[in-house]
Amino acid sequence: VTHPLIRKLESFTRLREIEREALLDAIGPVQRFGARVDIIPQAPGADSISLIQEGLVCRYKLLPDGRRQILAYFVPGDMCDLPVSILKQMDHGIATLAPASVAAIARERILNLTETYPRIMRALRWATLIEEAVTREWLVNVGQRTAFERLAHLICEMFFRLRAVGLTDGEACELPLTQAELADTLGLSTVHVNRTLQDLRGEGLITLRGKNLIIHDLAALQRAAMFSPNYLHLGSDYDEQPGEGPERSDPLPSRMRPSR
Amino acid sequence: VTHPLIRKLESFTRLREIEREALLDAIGPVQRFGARVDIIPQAPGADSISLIQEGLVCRYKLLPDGRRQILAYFVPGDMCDLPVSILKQMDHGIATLAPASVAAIARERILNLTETYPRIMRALRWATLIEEAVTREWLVNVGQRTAFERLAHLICEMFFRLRAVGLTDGEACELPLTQAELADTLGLSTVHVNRTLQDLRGEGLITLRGKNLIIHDLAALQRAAMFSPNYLHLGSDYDEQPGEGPERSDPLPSRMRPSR
DNA sequence: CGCCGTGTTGACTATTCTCAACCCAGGTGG
DNA sequence: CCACCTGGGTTGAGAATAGTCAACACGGCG
Repeated sequence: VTHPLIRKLESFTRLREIEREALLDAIGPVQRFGARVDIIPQAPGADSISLIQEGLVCRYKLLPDGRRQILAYFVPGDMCDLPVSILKQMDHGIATLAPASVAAIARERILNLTETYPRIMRALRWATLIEEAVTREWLVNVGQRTAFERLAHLICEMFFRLRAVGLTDGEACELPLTQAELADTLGLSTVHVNRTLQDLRGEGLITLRGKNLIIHDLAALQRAAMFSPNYLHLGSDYDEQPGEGPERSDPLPSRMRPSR
Repeated sequence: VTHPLIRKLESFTRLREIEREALLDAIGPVQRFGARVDIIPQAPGADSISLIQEGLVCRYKLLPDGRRQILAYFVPGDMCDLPVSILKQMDHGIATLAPASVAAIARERILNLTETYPRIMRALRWATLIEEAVTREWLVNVGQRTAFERLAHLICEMFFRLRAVGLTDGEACELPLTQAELADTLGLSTVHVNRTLQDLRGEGLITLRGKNLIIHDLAALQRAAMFSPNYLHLGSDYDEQPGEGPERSDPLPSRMRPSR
């Protein structure tokens, strides 16, 4: 059982043993949090960043009237840097969704690491590029896709990300999210999420009971979501070919089709 | 008339004369593009980044079935780095909206600059943090806000950004976007953008004819959008106080109010 | 045992989308 | 110089997607 961070980084750059050791060695003290708590105040300060080791954490933003948008999920192996927070008041929050344990890594250690091991530098740079790509994809998701597609897409993404760090079991994984949380990440109401989830189940694509997600037909789910794992840049895709995204060859009942 | 890049960077860090010169000196050859053309193929390769000097450029993503989401606008002074494009196939495109002239800056020059002038390094880091903050804000926009609020918010943002680089004239500026383009950035249909624009006009908040935007009541517009320029980190806000976002004190007809 | 957080449902409403037509201004070519 | 064409912008009518409100079910936990 390798550390999720290593697993993640190795999904795009192979690391040497020394590098792996150096990385693990840099990992500092661990803190545990319950579900649904803000970790900003308690998080290590400006001089270190947080590495999620277990659980599920999110970045979110609140509007003055209470609406909430979840901006990103952090799964084990992800690091959430809080650089903005230091420079001035934070313009968003970081909170756990499921109970989580997060380790601090001193910024200084990182600097050292990246200096001495250029491969680690590259890997970390990649990781942040991917994080940005994910945010962009979310924007596409809420901006362009129907409720059905959005949910399907999010589920695909989480499945692939979790699989990349070894947190899946066949076509199943844990997804410890309430429907209200899904709603806030997809820009939908909870009621609509509920009904859309039923549609997904109705199509025989997934089962989602409590925190347990089972994907019955990954290919179909990807098609329904027009999901192409491309942007996650997983799987040793160093010199990948142009490669098509999945073609939408019309596998779904018309009511779930695009619109605009 | 200082260069927009300098203006932008100086809106958060004061620079010394030498630093300004060094920056300007690093700016390479300029390329001009017409409206609505992709600049990816022609853009300078991996070894340099693009600095927008004039015009309006965007980052966008296409779905296989033709839907398009605009992910970011680049105004003069913004740099669009295309780091992902090199690593592998680009997962999005960069195109002009209005005719634009963009300069190349060699990556190497940047490295030198940041090494010798730490203040430039900080300024550039800030710039990218802000770019990310803007993306997050867009996600909030499409995820949580009504059509009316979205448009108002986007208009506020563009106005502030353009003002930061000296491209406004009082409460007016150029916003060379078609309604279809607005639609693709806000996740709305063009028809709805049209109607919402009429509402904005109807409220006496703005005038938008062709490329010319006039804001008649900036404060009211900000309130309507729940816009707080905070996230843009403009205005020498080095040690700004906590400061509230604008309170929504109910200035608008009920049909434009929140929802979920 | 009762409470609370989640999930589920129904009935109704509202926001937003689609389609299709029409208008207008600017630019082109005859 | 004018007719035409085209790309935006605007409208109307009808439909669909998504939201609200309110009630209820269910399971775990104090």
